[in-house]
Amino acid sequence: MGGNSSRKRKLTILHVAREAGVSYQTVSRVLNDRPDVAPATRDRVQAIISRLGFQPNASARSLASKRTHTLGLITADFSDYFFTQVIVGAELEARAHGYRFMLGSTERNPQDEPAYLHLLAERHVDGILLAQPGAHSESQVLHELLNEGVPVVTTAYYLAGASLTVVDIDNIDGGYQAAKCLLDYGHREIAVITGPASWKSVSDRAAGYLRALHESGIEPRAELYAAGDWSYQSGYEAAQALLEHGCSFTAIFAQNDQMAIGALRALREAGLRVPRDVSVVGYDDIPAAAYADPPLTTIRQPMREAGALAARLLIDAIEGRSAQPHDVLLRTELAHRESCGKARKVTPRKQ
Amino acid sequence: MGGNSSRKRKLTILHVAREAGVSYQTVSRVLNDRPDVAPATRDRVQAIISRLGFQPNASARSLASKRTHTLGLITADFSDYFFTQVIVGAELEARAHGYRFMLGSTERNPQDEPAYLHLLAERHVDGILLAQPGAHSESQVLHELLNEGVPVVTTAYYLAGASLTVVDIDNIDGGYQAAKCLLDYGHREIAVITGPASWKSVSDRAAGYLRALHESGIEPRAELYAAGDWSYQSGYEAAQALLEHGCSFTAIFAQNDQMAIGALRALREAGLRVPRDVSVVGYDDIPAAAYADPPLTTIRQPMREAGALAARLLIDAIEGRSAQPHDVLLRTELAHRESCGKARKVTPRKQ
DNA sequence: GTGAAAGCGCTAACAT
DNA sequence: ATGTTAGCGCTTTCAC
Repeated sequence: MGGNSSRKRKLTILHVAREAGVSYQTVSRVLNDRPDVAPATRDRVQAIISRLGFQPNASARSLASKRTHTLGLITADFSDYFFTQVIVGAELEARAHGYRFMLGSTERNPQDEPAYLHLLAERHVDGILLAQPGAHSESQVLHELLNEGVPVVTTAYYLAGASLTVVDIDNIDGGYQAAKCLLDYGHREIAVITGPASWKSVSDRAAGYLRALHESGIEPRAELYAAGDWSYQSGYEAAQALLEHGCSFTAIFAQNDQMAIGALRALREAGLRVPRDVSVVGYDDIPAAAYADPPLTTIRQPMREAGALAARLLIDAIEGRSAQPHDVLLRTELAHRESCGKARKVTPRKQ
Repeated sequence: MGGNSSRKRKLTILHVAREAGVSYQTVSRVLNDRPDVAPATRDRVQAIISRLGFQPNASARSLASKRTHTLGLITADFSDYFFTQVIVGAELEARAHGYRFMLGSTERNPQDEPAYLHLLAERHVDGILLAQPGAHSESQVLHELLNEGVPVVTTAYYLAGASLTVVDIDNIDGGYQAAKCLLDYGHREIAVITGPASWKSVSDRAAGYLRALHESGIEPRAELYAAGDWSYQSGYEAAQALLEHGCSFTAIFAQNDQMAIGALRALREAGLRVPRDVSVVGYDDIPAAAYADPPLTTIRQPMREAGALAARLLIDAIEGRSAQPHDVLLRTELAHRESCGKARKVTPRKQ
């Protein structure tokens, strides 16, 4: 930047127009990449714009065009690794298309009028990306939005009875891969620590697990199920419950890494060695997974890709491409580390 | 035209005004809480507004008032726990004051014209919250912004030669607490795994550590320093380097939890037990800390509070209160868990 | 205390 | 291909 970097001037398209010797409407056309401008004119205006460092006023554009080039990002949980990665991916993609994100966190006042309603009602955003951990009571509001034709894309968030565009991970296959890995090591008694029952990913991962068992001719056992809430603590407690229950198992499939790491601690405290006594597979491949004790074998999800795709589909919908709501499924892959090993004959137990 | 769905709310202040039997300017006054409206009129208009569910158009307001009630959030790393927590706190606080956040991530194109310049130049935001991990080359741009009087508040981000409003954690005291904890257990040879040298928090935490050593009459030793980059991996490698170097130590103070957990793994692989052979203290109290092996003693930082405070100070500056840039320091506290124990006589070593 | 008039900076029909 | 004429919905003077 030369001497034009100070931003004090209040340039408008009129200044640009005068400088270029055209009317200001022509500048507007150039700004909006309209086809009906002579190449020479376009170049000249373009040159003036960059020489002056002119930036069109976003509010004025929105007011006149009813488009904000802003996307609403609704998420309740920035602490969740999955969602932060999704957001990073989405932000990158959106920026590449000239869109920005506006935060509309719903944390703390679930009973309050949902944030996305406000974002829309104030005509602040052109569409909404829902990166929500689970279905809430506000689903009715969502239904209304959809009925009004408001572009909404979600990641891993399904709504009963609604045809949303959802970008998701193939959790059935992911669950299958997790179980398969364990089965290949000879495990036949594989416990599962699930997430909250209302999540689709929970039932999907369980379904994949069941399919793998079925393929190996193993009958699922209800007592090998323990429910968690995704937190470290819940994985810890679930594993303890599994151990105290006295059921026999030689492996655990935890539906996310946090719970897997919590389970690892419970196993450790019970005097069991991983993977010698019990093998463990997680899900997510969070950064901590590789530094767990032992390093955790887990299912890696393409989170950033999911975010990027969601952003693109949202923008497509806003801009009138791709009318149909539809689901996209992304594949997972196994990250093989040291928490899995050969099954032993005898079932380890706490007492 | 995809979004041509007739949205029922096409209300403007004119509708409200007619309904209330006043001119639309009066409605505007009510909307903006102006004093020069008769209480009765105000109540009547207010009632109509809520009955109609009227929402003023944000773009029109911004265009006319030059205020957006939007804050720019600049961060390069959503994966960083500290910053995500700061953001959550800031978002909550901002919303309570009627402000929203717009994302202006700088990830990926550091050489590109910084995101915050755009946010400002397009008059998208009223002020900027910088939640940046460290000083970048764009500091020159920041200087310009400050010179122009643009409200900017940062968290834990200092800029040489600039008088910024910074909300930070008292890392000197935090480092002191970490070292003191170890010293109280009788440790005299305490290694340090630092973050990147350019970070102020790194030197602050080290300064606190040194002060604690000094109080105990211990001479610091250069060979007990190892540098990391905050990642698990770097903590792992730093601990390995420390061990291979052959210097004697009975404790490690890692300047964040990720590196502490990485170090834990290195220690484990070297056949050392924590805390029997080596004690470890981390910093941050990330969720994984309590589930490390062993559960990690660490320094807890009030991250959300820092975010909330930063947002408030930013809004104060925007609204003309509190002119002076100044620093705020928040206190840390020790989260005592199991990775620290009594120092042993003999120094453990790898070989 | 309230209303009238005048834009904010831009896009969007219409013209030509 | 370019200029003309209207607004977008609101905040602000400024009257009264």
